[in-house]
Amino acid sequence: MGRSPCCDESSGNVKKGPWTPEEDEKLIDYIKKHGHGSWRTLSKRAGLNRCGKSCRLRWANYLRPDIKRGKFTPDEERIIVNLHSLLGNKWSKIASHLPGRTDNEIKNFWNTHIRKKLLQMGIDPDTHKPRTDFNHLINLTHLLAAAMSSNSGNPMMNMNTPTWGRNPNIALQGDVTSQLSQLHLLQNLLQIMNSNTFVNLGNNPNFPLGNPSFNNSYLNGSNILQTVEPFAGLKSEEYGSQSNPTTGLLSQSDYSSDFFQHGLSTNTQELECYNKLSNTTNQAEINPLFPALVASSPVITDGTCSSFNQMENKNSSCCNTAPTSTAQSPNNNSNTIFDDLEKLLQDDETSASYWKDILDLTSICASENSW
DNA sequence: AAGTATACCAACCGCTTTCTC
DNA sequence: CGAGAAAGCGGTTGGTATACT
Repeated sequence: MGRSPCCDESSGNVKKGPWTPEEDEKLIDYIKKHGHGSWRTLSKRAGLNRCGKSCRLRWANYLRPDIKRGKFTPDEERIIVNLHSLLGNKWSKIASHLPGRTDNEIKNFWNTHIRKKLLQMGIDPDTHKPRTDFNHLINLTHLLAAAMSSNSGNPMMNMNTPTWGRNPNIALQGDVTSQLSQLHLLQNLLQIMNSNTFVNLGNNPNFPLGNPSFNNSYLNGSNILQTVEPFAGLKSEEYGSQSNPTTGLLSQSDYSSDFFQHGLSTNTQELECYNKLSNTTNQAEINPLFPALVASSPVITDGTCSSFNQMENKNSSCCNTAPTSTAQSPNNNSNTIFDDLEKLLQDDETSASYWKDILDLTSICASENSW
């Protein structure tokens, strides 16, 4: 069916653009005295040359006395993400669970803040699943490349020299093609590490994804909808059959403020990653999520998972079991990658130690970039 | 200090849904 | 029941503030 415009704009009298304080005052005064009633007639009665729609929006999004202004609290952020995972872009429904917040405000906040943070963390903000592309790793690979080329104090390597370093024992040796292929291998490793970040973060009590519901959802590669509990007060028709209606509030740890406060990757963080490589001898102490890589099969003694343990136990939901001899990873192609890596490490004992350093660095960076 | 890039958010646009007659 | 009006909603735009070079 056809529709007439909500306002007669043909006359050219309808004002657009930002509202002036005088207009705000007129609108507030009128609504205080008479209520808004019909928005279309309100604008004329209030002496405003505005479209009724514009008046409604101005009132609803800005002038309403119960509007809560100011920055979103970590709790509000958590609620928004939780509800978005359940409801999608139903901003008005989300807003109905956040007293004083408007759908427009929440929508803007999502698009300008939360969305970016989730993307930086490797989470698809639309699906709430881990991202399948690895573009977000580009900073990490750049960091590595920079470390390789500029770390003159480290005998590890130097891309500016034909032999990739002053130390003839370095891992990256040979012709340019070989070097590139080794770098490529390293990049592949980074990708795998990143994808395993979600698995390993489950062991970190400070990381909200460590919550069993969240963790399991990523472990299983399933949509978060299937595991995140419904927010209290959410109507059953809003969360549908995918959630457990018998459970109550989400715990604060589901989406802790840390999750967001540390979500952004910055150059400063990357620099710190690099510094840690220089200063740290025992990376496992600093970052239990990514114990130092060793070429031989890792031994599990404390029940915690390491990246590589899990890569070797693709289907293992618990890490208390010894790794199997068949190397597998979440990525089908990683078997080859780890075979390559092992071969590389076996080439030279000394070069292996430098590769370990690099891998430690990438582990730290991967985890730090994920906070 | 000036120019440019980026972030933020109020407001608009157009489609859908609900209400009224 | 159907048509038209009104309200609701979500995507997008554009102006302004801030950061960066």
